[in-house]
Amino acid sequence: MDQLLDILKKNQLSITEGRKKILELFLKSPGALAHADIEKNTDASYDRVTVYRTLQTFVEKGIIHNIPTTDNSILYALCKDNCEAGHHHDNHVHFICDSCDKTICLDNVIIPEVKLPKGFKQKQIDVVISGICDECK
Amino acid sequence: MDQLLDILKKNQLSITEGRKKILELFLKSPGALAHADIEKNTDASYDRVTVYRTLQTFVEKGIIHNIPTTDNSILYALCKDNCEAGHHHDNHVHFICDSCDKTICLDNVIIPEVKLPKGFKQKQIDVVISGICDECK
DNA sequence: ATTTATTTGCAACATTATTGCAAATAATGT
DNA sequence: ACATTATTTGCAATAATGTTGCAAATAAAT
Repeated sequence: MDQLLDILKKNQLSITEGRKKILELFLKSPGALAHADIEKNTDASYDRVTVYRTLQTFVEKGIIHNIPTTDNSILYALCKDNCEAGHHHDNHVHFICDSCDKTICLDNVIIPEVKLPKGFKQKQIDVVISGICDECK
Repeated sequence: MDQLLDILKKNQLSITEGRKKILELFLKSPGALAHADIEKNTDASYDRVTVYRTLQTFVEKGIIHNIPTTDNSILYALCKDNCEAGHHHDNHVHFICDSCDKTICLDNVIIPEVKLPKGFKQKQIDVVISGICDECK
């Protein structure tokens, strides 16, 4: 029924106003969100600290994952079903639009295998592509 | 002869102690450097602000580029010859070792082409792989 | 409904980044 | 080599961002 409650319950999290609201933001958002986006979109009704802790909790539970950026910010996006607590498997491409500045998870674009030199062992791979998105073209 | 001066002159930059020292760090380093690394490796002989401005200048001139990270830090690494001012073409893989925490540019590993959905136009691609490097294996 | 566990917000603090401006240094022209 | 001009640096002040402890508020359990 209510997807929000479902996700929170599945992860054994207390149902609170803040968590519901922030999770809702992620469900509604097509792309990724930064801490600042969340503060803005909640009219600062939640303390800065609460937002930090909520995001941290969500990451730990595998509800969201963070996306690499080239500036000093952290972007978060919803994980798909195949993410479990502590183990993120988001092997999809992240796209940053130079025009509208949004970050989008391209869930359908699969990252090809990369052959590493001898001695290197891969655990995680992140692919970030920037350019113009389909809405700004 | 002196690679340092050569690079600075090519980019029409004044030759200063700080720029020489910081550029030298990059030339010596096998991997990427964060702001904090630079402060540490110069014994804080340069003001924090100077380091920020030097890095910014180097990025603008295409001497270094920044590498995406999932924490809120910025990593910088030397650009190869095919980088011009404002146009970075570092189509190689960046490797972050979970053990020694170093970031290494794998210049020989070429990034395979990724097919994007309709409407998306690629300008830049960054691939960051984490795991265990060849020295820590 | 009461107790217990968890979460929130405040305050204080720590770290990281940015800006203006005067002093110091580098480049330029003679 | 020296004076002039342009650039760069460091300091100070400020802003932005992230962290921690603790009491009050809220949610969950009995």
